[in-house]
Amino acid sequence: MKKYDCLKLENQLCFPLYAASREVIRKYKPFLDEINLTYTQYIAMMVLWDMKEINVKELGNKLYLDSGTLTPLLKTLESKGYISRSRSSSDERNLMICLTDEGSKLSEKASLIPAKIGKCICLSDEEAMTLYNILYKILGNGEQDV
Amino acid sequence: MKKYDCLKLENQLCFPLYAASREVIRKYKPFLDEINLTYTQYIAMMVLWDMKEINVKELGNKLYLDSGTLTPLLKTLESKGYISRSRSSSDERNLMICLTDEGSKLSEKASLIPAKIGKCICLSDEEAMTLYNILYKILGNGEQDV
DNA sequence: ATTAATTTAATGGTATACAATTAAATTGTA
DNA sequence: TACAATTTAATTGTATACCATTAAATTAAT
Repeated sequence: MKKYDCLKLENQLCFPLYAASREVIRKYKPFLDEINLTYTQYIAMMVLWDMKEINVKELGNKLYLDSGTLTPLLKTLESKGYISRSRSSSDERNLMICLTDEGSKLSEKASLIPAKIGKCICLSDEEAMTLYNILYKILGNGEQDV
Repeated sequence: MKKYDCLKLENQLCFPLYAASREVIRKYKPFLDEINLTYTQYIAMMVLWDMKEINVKELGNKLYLDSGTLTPLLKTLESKGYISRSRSSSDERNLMICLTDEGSKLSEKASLIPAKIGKCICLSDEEAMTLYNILYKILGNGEQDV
């Protein structure tokens, strides 16, 4: 291995990580278009479908995003009628995000998307599980079972 | 598995892919700051350190990026003095990107970065290779050896 | 109890991403 | 040779990402 080989694109691990992430998100687009969500909006809605209510800070922790990204995104979701934003009465610093009925209903259509994406990605179950575990190792959460 | 379990964040494969990609890029930041490059600028420079000269289309193919992203990025790299941009004389549609001396010299410092990142990521060689192969499978280029 | 420190969202600024359109150059074709 | 089709970058518009700062609310410390 020569001195500058470590700078070749094909010897990087981060580059295919970055590229694959964007390629997979690209595959979501036609399905997400049908429910009027971007990918980032979709994962935010995922947290809400699971939790019903959460503040911006906690949502950011789950998505690895800060308020600089989330504030405008949540305003957009509000304008689409999928969520409501209101200050917590017990601590006015916290902005509580809640699903609207329409936002809640959206999970019906959304629940069909993962299977459609699965068909696009073409990994074996074992590869998918291996990938999942390595990614969470990178994320510093240790190994997690699927 | 209940009907809506497929919508839980922890059951997604794309989400940790997206999150890990951003987390790793975040780890690059302090090192890239030292050579005044963003991550996207860095991978563009990587192609140039390898190829010396390339047009925007080919660069986009390698990085999975289009001219909408690359045009402003390359103008920035030009303003930093790392590359030059000039139309090909044989086909004026093509914008040829070349390294300047300063851009070429930058590889000296950049060549120290991959090892530093490797220490931050904490994957075994086997995990890294497995990840690499799965990512390129997702990218549709089949298996490649590291 | 006041004040200092901390926490939380919002804001402002820079840099991507990416779809859709445009404009110029080149190539293919009748 | 004209003219249509294609190719290549640039442009426009929307939506992230993320850093740094700000402002308001709360908590901690004296």
